[in-house]
This record gives sequence, structure tokens and C-alpha cells, in this order.
Amino acid sequence: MGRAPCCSKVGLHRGPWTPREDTLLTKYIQAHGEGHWRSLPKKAGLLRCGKSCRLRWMNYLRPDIKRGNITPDEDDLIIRLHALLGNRWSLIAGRLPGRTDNEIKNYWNTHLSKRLKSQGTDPNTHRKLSEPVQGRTRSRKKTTTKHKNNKKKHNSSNKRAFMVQPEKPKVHLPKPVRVTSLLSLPRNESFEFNTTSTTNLEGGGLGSSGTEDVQLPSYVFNGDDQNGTAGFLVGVHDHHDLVNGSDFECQSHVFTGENSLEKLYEEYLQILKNEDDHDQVQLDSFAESLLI
DNA sequence: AATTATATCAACCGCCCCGAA
DNA sequence: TTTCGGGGCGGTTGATATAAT
Repeated sequence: MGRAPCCSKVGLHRGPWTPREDTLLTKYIQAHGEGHWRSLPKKAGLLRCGKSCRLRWMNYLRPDIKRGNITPDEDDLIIRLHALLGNRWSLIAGRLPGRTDNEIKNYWNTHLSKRLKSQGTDPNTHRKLSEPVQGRTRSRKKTTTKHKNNKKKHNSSNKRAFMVQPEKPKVHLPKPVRVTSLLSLPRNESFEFNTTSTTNLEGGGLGSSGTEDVQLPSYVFNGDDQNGTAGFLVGVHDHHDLVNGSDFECQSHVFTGENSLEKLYEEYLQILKNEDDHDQVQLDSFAESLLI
């Protein structure tokens, strides 16, 4: 059965957006804000589907989109987050300010996945390809057919399968956290939640996107689980936006300054290492903490 | 220079979640 | 409680760019 399409696509433009359409959409959203995507095209004078408008805005026109190549730091973070979260691109994107889920997804599929394979690592399981895979069900079965009619049903049945594992309670994914609402905040203010605990990637000289100062949030670990290695890992801004704002107690360690990413990675490594020893328990608790 | 193969990524699709009626 | 619709997600496509022959 399925839902009716979001709009009758009759008479609507499709394909690449023209500069004029971009301008119309941008001006409308600047004046009226995001949302009401279905009615937006008509009001904005666009012959586009509402979903198309939303996608264009989210993935291309938003003022906080970070242009330029993915830096090695981001690169590494994506890999590690993918190991924890699987193909939940919006969640991963929520940890990479200025990056979109679509961009990360594309980057994964075109670069990282191949790189991992070339390094002898299964990009789905993040284990060595020679290792038997057991107990990890998050990776989905890849479709091999290119027939559209088949693939969609096939995919959709798999799509949620890894999210609802039989032996585990159902996890409802949170909406991804956009770092800020960009209409209300100028770009430079987007990540000023804690200027002393951010890492300036440019400072690392890692071939970033050029002129933009990109600051990643530092991360806060809650080391109060059994052996103090895993626990929570959330972006600082998430205390306001993701973790219900107020009653989130966790700052047992706050990494600040230039080494925060390195420390973060070390913790990740530790977590991944422990995964082998502790049958995924800590990893899952960590991953689920991101989903709260 | 022309052709073919491969890589990239913006855009689309269909499904699901969740809040409102 | 059920239905409906908006919004969001992940998978995939296809046009374009680039590299290789």
C-alpha cells in the first residue's frame, strides 16, 4: 500500500536546481523560517516538491554548511562513529558540524568504504575481513540487484532490521541535531557553546576547506560505568539540544583545548578495543547513549 | 582527439516515525 | 484509539567530471 506521494509531481521541476530557484528558496526561508515544506514551494513561488525544497536547503543552501574537503580528523571521526552507529548518517552528521548526512553518506560510499576494504577491513563490521563476524547485526545486507522495483521493498525490509534487534528493546532514533538554527544565529556564532573546549582543525594544518574556521565540539565522557572506559560521549552542545537540556549529569572528564580530538580518539580506540573483550556491551551502551 | 571506464555527488524515492486531529 | 499528514531518514540513481586507454 504505502503512502501517497508527498505531492503530485505533475508540472513540477525536477533535477538540478537553478540559481534562481536557490535564491527564491533562500529568500523565503530567511523571511519565514524553515518548516511547512509541503506548502513552502507554492508560497515561495517554486515549482518544486516540498521534499525537494527541504533537501536542497538541508544539503546545500543552509548557511552553516561547511564547504571543502573532509579533513583527516573528520575522516577518522566518521569511521569511528560509523563503527559505533552503523549507517545512521544523520546521527553521524550531528557530530560533525557543518556536514550533512548526505555528504557523509556519499563520502563513506565513495572513499571510506573503499579505503577500509583496501586495508583489509570490512566497512560494515569494521573487523578484519578474515575475521568471522559474530553477534554484530547492524550492518545490512547489501542489495545486489539494480532493479528498482525489487530493491525498494528489499531494502525497506532490511532498513529497520538493524535498528530493531530481536533480543533488544526497540531504539527510537532521535532527530539529528543540527548544531544550531542557522537563521537565528550567524554562522560564526554557531558553535560558541564553549570556546575553551573546542578544537580548531585548521590549526592542525590538515588540509581543510580553506578559509573557514571549523570548530568541532569537544566531547564529554562519563566514566562512571563499571570500569570507567566507556560511558557517555556527547558533543557539549548536545547538553542543550540532545540530552534533554537540563538533567544530564556527566562531566566527569571534560577534554579541553587542542588535544581534545586526540583524547577523544584514544577513548574511541579504547572502546573499540574493549568491544572485543566485553562482547559489545560497552560499545552498545555508548552507542545507545548517543541515541537518548 | 576520441572513446571508454570510473569516480563523484546532488537529487530523488519510498518508507517510517510521530504528533495532531 | 485510529487516521492522517508533515517531516525526516537511508538507499539508490543518474548526470557530470575526470582519468585512462
